[in-house]
Amino acid sequence: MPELIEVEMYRLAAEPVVGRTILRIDTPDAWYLRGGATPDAVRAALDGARVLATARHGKLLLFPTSHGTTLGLRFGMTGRLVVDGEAPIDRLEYSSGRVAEAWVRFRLAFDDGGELAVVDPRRLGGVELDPDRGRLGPEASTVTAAQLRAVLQRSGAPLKAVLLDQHRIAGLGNLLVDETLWTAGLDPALPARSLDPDDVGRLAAVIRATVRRLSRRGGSHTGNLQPARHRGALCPRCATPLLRRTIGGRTTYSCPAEQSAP
DNA sequence: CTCGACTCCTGTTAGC
DNA sequence: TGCTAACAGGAGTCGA
Repeated sequence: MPELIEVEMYRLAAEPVVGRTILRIDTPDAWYLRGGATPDAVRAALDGARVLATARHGKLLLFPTSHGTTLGLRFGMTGRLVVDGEAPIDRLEYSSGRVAEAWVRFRLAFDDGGELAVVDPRRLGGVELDPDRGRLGPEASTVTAAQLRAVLQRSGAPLKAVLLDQHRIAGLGNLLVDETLWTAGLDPALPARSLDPDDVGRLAAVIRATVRRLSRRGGSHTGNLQPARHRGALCPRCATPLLRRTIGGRTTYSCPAEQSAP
């Protein structure tokens, strides 16, 4: 599913639309508009606007425009971006590889004949005008030990729940968090503030390294733990049966032998 | 404020 | 073969 890595791939794929002028806005699914936006409001804000740049904060993809409005796209679990007919990711984990017209939730047509579309079968993503970036935590791909310490110290929630919370640290999803904690040897259920400063420093480094490594490999689903994220699987390192739990509301796999217990 | 439970959504897949 | 029910997770809301 789209985590920071996939959204960055979308951002790169969308770079060609910078400088183009928006001629038409299709909002076939009004339900997909978030933050109280309506099809009319989106049209009024974007019609005739030029795309000034692309940006990304965590899983949020941003397009500032010449009208002063910034278009924000979220992809949920199954959202894909299609730019000029090309999809940078042809198949997402847990979703279909097809591009059905009925799944197009949002589309921009540009002055040069190109277009940008969001295709999202399960409708968990969304389109928002001027999304509030201030509510997002620091970017996960560059998170520092100091930033992570500040975030973890404030919470007694399970470590994994905090890492998944976009308001505290932005960009990590279920797969990246499981891979990161498995790599770092930390139990996802540990109370966040129970980590000592050494653990926090090490975890920050593992987060950054994991994002880099899986980006090179091509996605959040390319981790070493990923092949074992199913019932009855064994730890790929030590062959201990993995624990399967729900933590932070998400299916969580961890190795009871290698990831220190709470 | 924090935190967990609940809810939204629907294609895919496992199982009968 | 055809059907049903469980499953997947990003993110908002609500109550304690």
